[in-house]
Formats: sequence, C-alpha cells, structure tokens
Amino acid sequence: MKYSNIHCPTLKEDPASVEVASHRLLLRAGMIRQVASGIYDLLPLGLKVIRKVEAIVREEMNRAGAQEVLMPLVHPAELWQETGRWESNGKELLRFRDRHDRDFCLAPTHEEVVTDLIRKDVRSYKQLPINLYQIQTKFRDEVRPRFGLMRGREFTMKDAYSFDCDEESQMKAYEAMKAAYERIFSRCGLGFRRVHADSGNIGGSRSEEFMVLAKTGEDEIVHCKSCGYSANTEKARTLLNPSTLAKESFESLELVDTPDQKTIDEVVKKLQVHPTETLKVLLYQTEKGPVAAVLPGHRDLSEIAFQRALQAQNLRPLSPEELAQYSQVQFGSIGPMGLKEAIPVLADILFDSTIVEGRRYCVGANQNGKHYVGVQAGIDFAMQAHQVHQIHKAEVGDLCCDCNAPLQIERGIEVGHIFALGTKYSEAMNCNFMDEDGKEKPMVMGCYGIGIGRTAQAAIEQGLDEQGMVLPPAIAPFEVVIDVVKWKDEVLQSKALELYETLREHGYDVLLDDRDQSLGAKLKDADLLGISCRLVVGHKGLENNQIEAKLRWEKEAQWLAPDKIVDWIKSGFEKKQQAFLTADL
RNA sequence: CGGGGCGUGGCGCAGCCUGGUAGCGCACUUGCAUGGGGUGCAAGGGGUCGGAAGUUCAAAUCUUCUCGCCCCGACCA
Repeated sequence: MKYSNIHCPTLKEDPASVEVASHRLLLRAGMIRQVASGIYDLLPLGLKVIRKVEAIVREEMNRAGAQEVLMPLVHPAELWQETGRWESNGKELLRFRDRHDRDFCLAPTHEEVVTDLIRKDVRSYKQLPINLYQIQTKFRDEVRPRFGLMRGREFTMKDAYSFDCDEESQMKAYEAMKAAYERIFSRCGLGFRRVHADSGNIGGSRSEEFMVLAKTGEDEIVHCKSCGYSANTEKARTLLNPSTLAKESFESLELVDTPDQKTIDEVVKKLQVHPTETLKVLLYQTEKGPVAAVLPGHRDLSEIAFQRALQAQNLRPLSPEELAQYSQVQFGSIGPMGLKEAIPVLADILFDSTIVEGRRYCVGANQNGKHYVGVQAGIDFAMQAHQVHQIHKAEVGDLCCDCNAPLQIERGIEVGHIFALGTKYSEAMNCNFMDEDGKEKPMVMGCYGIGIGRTAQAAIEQGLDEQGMVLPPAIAPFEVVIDVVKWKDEVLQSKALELYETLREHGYDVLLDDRDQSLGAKLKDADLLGISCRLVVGHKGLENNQIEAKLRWEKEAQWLAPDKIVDWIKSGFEKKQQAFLTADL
C-alpha cells in the first residue's frame, strides 16, 4: 500500500479534552473520529488494526471448535420479554418502535436471540454440544461513554454461546474458551490477568474476567502475590486485617446526641472517634422487601456480593420516601440495635464479616438525632452465623481468603469475560433437548465475550511511548514502512520500490511512504502509527549498499544490506512474539 | 441523573470581563528553494463566532432558553 492512497489524517496537535493516552493516539493517528458521544468512525488504518485483532480471534475461536454465525442488531421485544430482561434492563437497553408500532431494541448482547435460534432446530442430545460465535456490533446506551473505543455505546464484540447436555460437558466448553482467550490476548501482546468475577456459590455457575493491567483501567482488581488469587474488587472475598483497626475508645454503652450528624464523617468528627469504631446501616429495596446491610463505617459495600448473599433478583438503594413508609427513623440515625423493631418490615439484615464480635462500636440509635457509643457487636445486637457475609468491597490492606497474605490492588481494563450460565436462559425460553433416556432437559449454557475495539485500544494503552503507538506486529496497521529520504530522487525511489516488492513477495504488510515530504515528517507518522519495522532508503546508506532498519520497540537502528532485510525482520518479529507468549507479570 | 467546563475557518486556541460586524499557530492552495527527525521564504483561499429569542443605534462579546460535547461524581445515610 502506498501512503498517498490512504486516507490517514494524522494530527500534529493533541485533540482537546481527551484524557486517556490511547484515545489521544487513536485520534492523532487518524484511526478514529467521533460522530457522537460514544459513537465512532473507524478510518482505514483503525479498521485495519481492528480487523487484525478480529483475525486472531477468529482463528482461535475456530481452533477451539466454535462456529461463526451472524445474528441481528435489531431484536424484537418478545424475546427479551421471555427472559424478563425487557423489564429488568434499564435505560441501557435502547428501545424503539417500528412503523407498525411493534417494540424492538438494539442488541446489547445476544443470549435471547441465540437461545431462540438453537431451540428452533435442536431437539436431541445427538446434536450437542454446539458453540456459536459472532463478531458483531452491539449497542449499550451507557450513562457515561468515555475513553474512545474503551467505553463506547456502539462497539464491536465477539460473543460466543455454548450449549451442552450437562454441567460436565459445559465445563469442557468453558475451559476451551478460557484457553482460547489466553492465546488471543497473548498474541495481541497484552499483559493481562484472569480474575474471578464470581466466587462460584450461586447455582454452580462460574465466571472469570480477563483484565489488561493498566493505570487508566476502569476496573479494580485484587491480587495475591503469594498464592495467585485474583478477583474483581467488587466481587472479591477478602478478610479483615485486624492490625488496621483503631484501639477501642469506649468503655460502656451510652446514648449521645447527634442532632446534625448524619454521615459517618460528621459523626466521627463530632464524637472524636475513629471510623473503624463505627458501624453503618445501608438500606436497599429488593423484590422481597427492604433489606439492610450492616458494615463498619469505613468500609464500602459490594452491591454484587450483597445481592448474591441475599439471593435477590433486584437490588437498589431505598429512597428516603420509601423509608418514611416503613419507619419514623430517618437516614443518618439507623443502627443495628433494635433494627427489626425500628423498621418492622425488613426482610433480611446481613452483617459484614469485617465487624469484630465483642468490639465496641458507635452506631445509629434508631432515634432521630441520636447515636449509641460503646455498643458491643454480637452482644448488644445479635449476629447469627447465617447473617454474617463478606459483603464489603475489597480494599488495600485486606488479607487473602485463601492464604491470609496481604492483597494488592491493581487497575485493569476488562477485555474478556467468560461465564457459565447454567440453565437460566434455556429454562426461561424452553430451550430443551431429549437426552439418552428420552427425558426432556434444558440445555446447559455458557457465554463468552471479547470487546474487540477495547482489546485493540488496551494494546495501544499498554504499548505506547512519547512518539506514539508501539504495537505488536500481529496487530500493527502495517508490519513494515519504507521511508525515502527524498522521494523525487529517482535512484532512491526505484530502490525503495524494489524493496517494497521484495517484502510483499515475502508476505509482509508493507506501507510505502511515497509522499513528497521531509523525512522528519514521514518518520514522525511512522512512529505515531506504531508500524513495527521502519526502513529508510537514502544516499547515505546506499553508497555502502545499506538500508537503515529499525524495529519500533528497539532504541537503535541498524544498517543492513538489502538482501539481509527479510531475514532480519523475520527474526526480529519472532523474538517479539515469543516474548509476548512467555511474558510473566 | 447531579455538579463543573467548553462550543469562534479542518485541528488547536486568543478575543468576551470594559459591545463598535473577527485574529493567531498548524493544516490547505500556488511558486521558488530545501531534503537523515514535523524545512524555509513569498503569495493566496477559507469562518459571521453551536442554535433560538431578547436588550441595544450596534452583539462573538450582555440576558434568557435550547442543543451538543468533555470532565468529575452517583444513592456509602
């Protein structure tokens, strides 16, 4: 490909109000342009990178035995109503009506459609297992799109769905996908961690996320260096490190006035106590009725863990208006002592496991404008074993559940997610099959997703330097670029063309920069685009029959005879790729 | 959804406070020179200031409304 034939509007200056480096580079490299919030054009070179990621994904999916299909972006409401997700999904699900006033939505995911597809044609265990995947556009009307392709509203996703006769067979599909994902992300040159997304006690289902480690990642993950345990902070189970607790300052139970102190911060300030000596009560609404989470004032609640512990389908914070229907007590004065009496309709009260039994705490008194101090956990209020759960969000300093070592917290970009679904969708949608003894059973499903654009951008985020992108050859927009010191010089030009043809014959994806610009400008663009190998043809080298060659990730360039170039590139690329596959975090 | 910010040639910005119908850099066009890290000089083209209404003799500038985009936060009581 010749540069003059490509629409690649590179930018010299940084675009305004763009925070993340990879997003900035995508814009500067002329790979993407914004159309609306969270909606982008992919320009030729941006698309080229995306296609290369897709090619790797396809290859590994096919190798793992999945078959490619293509399902629609527009889904009829009926399918989503069958699983209840038409109602339970919020505004993220973009709904609209067609000319006949029928309800539709833009697909944020495809469990309903693929389950419908399978149930129409699969009757027997003999037809199973099946694993179908697609690389397709999704639309999720995100509250707050940001960071370019990282969190767009319209985005490309690879999603696979497996259908099996039983759990055991399902686990094989799950493991095959897991292995494929590890290969895919390694081949894309990504430093990633596979983390637990669910601790695995709900209906035997299991889920793991693939996190690319990056400071700018939107997700937090805990990692245990000593045993390797990794999990999404929201879903991680961790133990309290007792050494983080302040010394007890109360000796006896006492009722104190706190007329204007509603938040933990305010109470702590007024009563001169340490946050680790306070307890707070968070109220939520569920389909079973209001529920309460009791946890230390300095800890955050993991809503996901809370919901799981409650085994609730829906969970949202209780509004002040709702609270007023149940109780005279207002937010800010609610505490664990006599909670059930204060709010008689509470369905469940769960205590966080970081509450220390016997320790004296400062708590809301369930009387407006009053707190108790010196309340003993487990004595002044009961904490039955079945009520105590790990519902706090993991924090730095917490201890590993498995080996008791201190955990570290890292940031990551979620590029892939694999999930054992069980029979949730197959049961809701009657996706059944006849097994060997003539019994009808729901299929056991799994789903597996990769954000294609996000994977590409994560690779950029991890690889960049001051000059631009540093991409692995497998996903760089070009493998090789040829720059000519003076394009109009016929001797140099013909040498460059010769080199260009040779490399193409050897199967390389080559860019010939045929623009009549200063060398400096051309080199800047080559670096910005992250092209893996750069060759410079000029008089200086040609006098000695040499070409300047440089790999994007190396500091120094080398002078090589033209007939050595192909082998040199080959071994350079192989070394790099090998490094990715064996990279250790 | 709450808070904050921004919207002026393709891009990045100044002008707005203290109204008098637009300016800079980059990019673009033409010419000459240059050619190993965004080359120099010269001559050009392009915007009515997100939109609407209002105040005024006069609005990019003041007021109100509206649209769009970006950032932060989001029920932690």
